[in-house]
Parts: sequence; C-alpha cells; structure tokens
Amino acid sequence: MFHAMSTQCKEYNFLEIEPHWQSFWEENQSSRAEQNSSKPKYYVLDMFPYPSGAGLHIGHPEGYTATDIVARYKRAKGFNVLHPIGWDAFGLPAEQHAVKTGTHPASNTQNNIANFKRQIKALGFSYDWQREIDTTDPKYFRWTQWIFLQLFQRGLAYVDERPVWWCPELRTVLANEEVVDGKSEVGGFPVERKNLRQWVLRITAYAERLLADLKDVDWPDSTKRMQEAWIGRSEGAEVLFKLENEALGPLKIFTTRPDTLFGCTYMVLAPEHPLVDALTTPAQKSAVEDYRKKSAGKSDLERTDLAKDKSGVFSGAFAINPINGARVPIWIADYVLMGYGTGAIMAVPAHDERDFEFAKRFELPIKQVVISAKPKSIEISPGKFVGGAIGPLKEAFCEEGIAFESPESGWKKTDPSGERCDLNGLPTQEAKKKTSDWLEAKGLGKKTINYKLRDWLFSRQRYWGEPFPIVWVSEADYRRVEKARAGSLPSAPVTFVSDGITHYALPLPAGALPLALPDVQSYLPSGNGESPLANETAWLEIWFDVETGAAVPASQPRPAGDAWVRARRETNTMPQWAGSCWYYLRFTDPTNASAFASPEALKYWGVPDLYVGGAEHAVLHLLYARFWHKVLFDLGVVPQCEPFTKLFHQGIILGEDGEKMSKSRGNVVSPDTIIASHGTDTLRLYLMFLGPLEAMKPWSMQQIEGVHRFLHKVWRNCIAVDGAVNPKISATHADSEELTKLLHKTISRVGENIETLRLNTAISTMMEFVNAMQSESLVSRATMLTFLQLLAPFSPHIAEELWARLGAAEASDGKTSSIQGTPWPRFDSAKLTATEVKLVFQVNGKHRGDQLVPVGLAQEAAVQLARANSKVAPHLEGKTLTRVIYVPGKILNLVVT
RNA sequence: GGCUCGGUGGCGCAGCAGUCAGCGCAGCUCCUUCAUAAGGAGAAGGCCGCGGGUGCGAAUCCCGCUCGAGCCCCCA
Repeated sequence: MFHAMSTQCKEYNFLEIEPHWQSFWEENQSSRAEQNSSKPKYYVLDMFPYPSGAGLHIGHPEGYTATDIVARYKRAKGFNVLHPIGWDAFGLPAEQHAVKTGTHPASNTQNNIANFKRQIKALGFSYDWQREIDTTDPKYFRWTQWIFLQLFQRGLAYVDERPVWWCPELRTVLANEEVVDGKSEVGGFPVERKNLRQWVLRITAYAERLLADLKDVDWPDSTKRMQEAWIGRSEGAEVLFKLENEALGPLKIFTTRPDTLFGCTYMVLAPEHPLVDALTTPAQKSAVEDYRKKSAGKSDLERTDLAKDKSGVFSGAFAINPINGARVPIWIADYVLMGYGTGAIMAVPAHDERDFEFAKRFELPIKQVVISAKPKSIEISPGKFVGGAIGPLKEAFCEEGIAFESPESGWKKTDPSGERCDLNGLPTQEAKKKTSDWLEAKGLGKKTINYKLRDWLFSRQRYWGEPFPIVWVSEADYRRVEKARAGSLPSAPVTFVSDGITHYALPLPAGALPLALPDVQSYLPSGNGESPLANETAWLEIWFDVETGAAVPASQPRPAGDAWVRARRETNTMPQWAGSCWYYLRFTDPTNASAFASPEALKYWGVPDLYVGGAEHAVLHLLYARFWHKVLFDLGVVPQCEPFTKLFHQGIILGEDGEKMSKSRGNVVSPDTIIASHGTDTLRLYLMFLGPLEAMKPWSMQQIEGVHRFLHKVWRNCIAVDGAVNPKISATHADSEELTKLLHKTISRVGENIETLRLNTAISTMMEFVNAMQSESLVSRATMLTFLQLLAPFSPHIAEELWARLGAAEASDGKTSSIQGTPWPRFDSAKLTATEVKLVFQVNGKHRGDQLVPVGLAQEAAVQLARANSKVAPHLEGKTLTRVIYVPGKILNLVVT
C-alpha cells in the first residue's frame, strides 16, 4: 500500500529521497509506454550499452540523462512516450572472460547486465523496464536470425573466399569498418590479410540509396559527411587498354578523369592484380617477384604511412592507349589497391598527385593536358591552345579546367575508323562526357560509378554470437529439396568449394528458429579460421530435416523419411552488429513471439523520433542498421525507409586532467561514487551543466559542488530548517510583475532548450530564476510549484519530494500523485508583455540612460522623454539631431552632430 | 593535405545586432553560529583572439590573419 508520503527529512538528504521516489515510480509504473493510446507518440532512444564487466562509465549517464530529460518533458507535454533500454550483449569481452574462466559467457553476461541494471536504476532514468531486451536471449536473436534469412533469400547474403582482415590476437576476421590504421578497432591489435571463406552481405547493392537518403535525415553534418565519404561514390569511366601482348586480353582501368586520357604516360597495376604474372617480361620477373613479396609483407599501416614515399617496379610490358595509340609502360606499385575499381589505373602524373609523385620518383614523363580555366598569361583563341606557353608543372594540377593538347598537334590518326576524339578547348565536364561517349561508341570503355563501400563481411570465428541458421548440403540433396523450399532460397544458390566438393547453403525453416548456441568444451577459437563451434561434432555433423529443421547427430542412424539429408552446420557466428541492427524495432513490441514486431506496433511507434549516442558509430552501427532497415522496408514489413530520422551525438567526458578517462591514467569517475557522495539528481544536473551536450568536456569535482549547492538552495527555498514548508512560500501572495515575467521567460526558455537539447543553458536559466526567487521575501506557492515542474525532468527526485512536501501531490483518492503526471507549465506570452517597459536611450549608439515607459509609446513622445532625461540631456546639448532610430519597447537612438 | 567546429573575467560555459556583457566554480569583504571543509549578504574582476569592413548601433553580420580542437585522408 503506497500513500501520499514524501520523506520526512529536514535537510536535503538525497540518500533517503532518491531511493524513496525510485521505488514510488516503480510501484506506479510511471515510465510505461501505453500500448493502446490515442495520444501522439514520442519515441526517444539511447544507443543501448554493451554490458561490460567494468560497469557503467560516466559517458553512459551523459547521453541517458539527456534522453531522460526529453522523455519526461514529452510525457508532461502529453505524449505517449516510448523510452526503452536493453543490452547489446554479444561480444568479445564476455567470450574472452569465458576463455579465461571456463564458465559460459552467458553467465558472465547476465552478471554484468544485473550490475548495469542496478546502476542505471540508481540514476532514476524513466525507462520502461517491461520492454527490456537482451540480444543474447534466444527469444530475441531468433528474429535476428529470421532477418538474416530474409537477406539470404533475397540474394543479399553470400559466401566468398576472399582476402579479409584477420586479427591473430583476436583470432577472428574483422570488417573493413572495424580496422583502423591497420589495427583492430577493438584492442588495437595488428591485422593481416588472409584468404578465408566468409559470409558477406551485399550492402553495396544499397550504396546508391544509402547515399541518396542521407539528405532526408536530421543528423549532424559531420556524421552525414562521414557516411558519404565511406560510401565514396565516384563517377567516371572504365577504359580498356590493349596490351602489347594481345593474347592476354585487354586491361581494364577505372578513372574519374577520362578527360585526361591523352595525358596518360604510364599505367600501374596493384601487386595483387591477376595479370601481373602473365604480363611481366622475363627480364623483370625477379624484380617484380621481390616487390610483390615486399608489399605483401607490409601491413596496411606501413603501406599507408609511407604515403610520401612511393615505391614500384617496372613490369617490362606495355599497353596501348586507346585514345591516341600511344605505347605506355606498365608498372607495379602498391599505391594502387586491388580492392578498389579494377586494381589498375592509367597514370596521369600531370593531373593526379599520387601519379605525379610516382612519376618524379621514377623519372616518368609528365604531360599536361588540362589548363586552368582562368588563365592569366595564356592567350586562347577558340579551340586554339599554345602548348609552349605552359612551363613544367611544379605539382599536379588536379582542378577542373580546359582540355588542351588533346590530341596534341602532331598526332596522326591511328584509329582505322578515322574518327579522332578532339577535346581541345572543352571544359573538364564536357571533355569527360565526350571521352566516355567516344570510348563507348568504339567499345573501348564506358561510363561507370564506383563506390569505396565494400560488401559487409558478416561472419566471425567466435562462440559468443548469433549462429547462422544455415546448414551445408551436397548439390544432389540441394537439387532434390529445391522445389519444396523454393520460397526461402535465393535465386542463385549460395555455395563454396572445398577440396573439390561444392557445398550448398540451405537455410533453416523459419519455424525452426531460434538456432541456439550449443554448449562447448572450449571457448577458444580453433585458430585455423573456424569458430569453437567446429569442435562440437554432435551439433555440427547432422541429419537434417529440410522441412522442419529438426536435427539428429550424424553419428546416429539416418531417420526415416525423404526430408532427411546429411548436413554440416555453419560454424561461423554473426558479428556483434547484427543484434543492434534492428533492436529499435523490437522495442515497439518486445515480447512478440510470432513476428519481430507486430505491424500495428510498427505503425504506431514507427522509428525513434530522437536517437542519442556516441559519434564513434558514424560508419558502423549507423550504416549497418540503415542497410537492414532498407531491406525490411523493401520486404514491406516496416513503413519507413530510414531508421533514425533525428540523431544526436553526445560529446566525450574527459577526466579532470583533460585526458581521456582510462583505468591506467586513474582518472576514471564512477557514477556509483558520485551518487553516494552527491546524489543522482546532482549528477544528472551536473552532467548536463558541464557544457553543450555535443561538446567534449572535462569532468570537474569542484564544479559539481556548485550544482549541488544549487539544489540545496532550491531545497532551502521550499523547506525551513525544521522540515516544515518554508514560510516564505505563500498561497495568497501575488508575485511582483518582474518575478512573474521572469517565470514565464524561464518556462519558455527551458522548454525551448529541451527541444533543442541545449540543456546546459536550460539549467543556467533555472539558476537565474532561483536567484531571483531567493531575493524575494515572499514567493507564491504556484510559482514555486511551476518552477519544480521545470526542474523535474532534470532532477526528478528532489522535484517529486518538494512537490509532495508543498502539498501538491495529494490526489483526490488519497494516493500520491506524481509531479510527472502534471502537464507542462504553459508559457503565457501575455505575462511577458508588461504594460510598462524599460526604454533605453542611446545617443550615437551609446547607452546614456533608460526609463520605464508605457508600451506602445509614440516616437515623438519617446524623444520628448529622452530630451527631458537628466542623463541624456547633457549629451544633446549644443548638438543637432540628424536622425532618430526608434525600436518601440527596446531602444531610442538619437543621432546627433 | 582536406573538411568541420571553437577562441567571452583565473577555470568551465551562456548571450549571436539593440538595456554601460550573464551563469556556475574559484578568489575577496562582511554577516550568521540550529547545518560551520556549511548558510546568507555584498563587492571586485572582461578593451568578448587580432586587424579591417557594413550598420544609427557589432561579442553578435562580412572579409583577412592568428591560435586551438576534432574528424577524414594513397579509393585513381
């Protein structure tokens, strides 16, 4: 039985107050999102945490406090608010812990979750705990696997043996996005290239849309730009160069500057390019071999670090430039990457920095074919250019300009069709188009678009991840069951070849999900590229019922019936990103057992209205989730094509020394400690008062005292030393016009600031208002209650307590009503327009005096008042008034000479 | 190298054209002594990075410079 009770403490005893109201909220379920509501919805989401063993980091409550303020504010504004939390709990640390201790990662994970939950609850966040989700829960990852099956069926998942980033330390492969400067993003361990069979998701099929739809989302510009850069769309042309040894076929290159084709003086192949062996001449063979070995041994870090120092080797071979028949040498150099374009380039040193450096280094010719469009000294008559006017280039000219020497004056027709491609005088854009068209007409090339984005490497050799709901069967079995499983198979089978045998991927029927992780003897990856699951023979080698997904160990006799086939399970697991790609959808309907969420829930809640989290996910989680969401959109199961319409990044909180918080530096601040010493209301308020939410800012123990004192001051203004209501709070007193005006200004500003997440300024405004109340001998109870409502989203416990102590919490049924249940104070603009305003008098723009005047005072009357003003008059003496600027209600500026 | 953001009292931040620049912390003076490593009252402290420009009026807009921070960089 709960009742209209606050605590009885005389002083601001947050240790008593905070748990008191937290249990009150829990009993009343004040944070629940209503399931069927006629109210407008508001969905505010945090990036859910990975429950690490270290417990909550101070950065967590920073973002969480911001969203909690928004959630509480929106509730007060009459919205049905969805503010959920959950656990992104698959991941490497739990697995490493398991390797060390031999206990199942699940138990460690559950311990960590319990600790995180305790800490988060102590912070008083208004999460709807009924909607808590855990990505490692089979009831959850069942649907992660289901979504994978949709990707699989649509041909968006395939298996490929390809060079991938392998991290020996972590014993797993990593996605491109997880490798930073040649090191693993997690742990910073060196990575190397290795050929391995991997699951890959065809994210490149969505490159265009992932790029185009960025324009519709309200995201920080920097994040949009980062995604744009990561997707890296570039328009250009593929060009076919004949090799002198025509038997080897043409060499295909990609360029964004087809207009500079006349300036190509050599070509470069990546050391890994498949044609390297064939085209290298015997004389160059050993040099090329040496070079290949050297660059293969280089880590990516070295390869990029030595950016300034280009290396390479001549192959001995030559190619023919299709546009002018020129014979150009072919070099091998590792500044060309196999992974982008075609792994081969035409080098135009005059108009590309890297080619320029390389040409200088190896003394290759540099031929300028584009000049600046704004020439200073060169005379241009239409179509005529004087090459001699151009001196040797000091650096590559990479800007757009006007084509010249294209073709050069002495050029002879070599093309049998007799038609030459004349670019002279054309601006770059037109020259590009003309070249592409010319090449295309002759079958020597075509316009293409290239993306830096690669397909997403989606498998990991770990235990603690979602198992793939895939088994591998023989071709014969696959063909046999193909028809029966038609709706769940991709149009082209997913296969891989091993020891000359082709294996076919067969998905588990959706009804057989979830595919749970088996218990294993050892959590240690096998080290040869397979996960610990590969050691579990009874789970791995099975008889598989293609209709039901049932399995029996292959060591047992084959069960009767046509549906049973011999199968081997996929041993890879999904990367940690899988679970976080769609969790925001699950929150709308977290316990649904027949769908990842019901269409009704998805329709009502839609996608988050506000998403707050760190900027470190700019190209990982935020790109992957957009990709999955678009696939689900194409399937017709989600109504919107973008998952996160409004995104905000909170800044990092540094240690008191201005350095990143880390255990080794010993500058880590734990939320638990602060809650014990100052209370969570102070912590929340301080985290928001530190500075702009998006800024990187240092923690300060000294500063938190000031915020703490502010809350003390609020307390003192409400509660007298004996614990009773402060006698200065009066139910009958009418506040001064000035205080009323300030109150309404405060209401307006705090509301605006919450909407725009400028929470530090909202607090500033509240402090100013409390200072104003402080200097009044009497304050009306209504004013104080209104102020407490403004404070409530920020420091909800003290606000509830004082609200109750002032007698505002007694509901008609005798129960306690929460300050959260009251509608947000209305800002009355009429209160701001007083009958009298202070008019400032300026003379020549300088402040010279002011006076209270009636609103709507006419200009003439204002000038009269100014002339009569004793402070202003001296400045007007003996001067002539030349101009009057009058902004009614604000200033009167008299310009005199 | 590219892009972006920022330089306001000792420190952290507001203000972003119109009241001789505000808030918190620290520091100073005084009061209180039922909160004393606390509370209250009051005062002091800033040529708003530098130099130009536009305006009746600029911390606020524009241009140049300078200093600092963050992110991205061999993607042809």
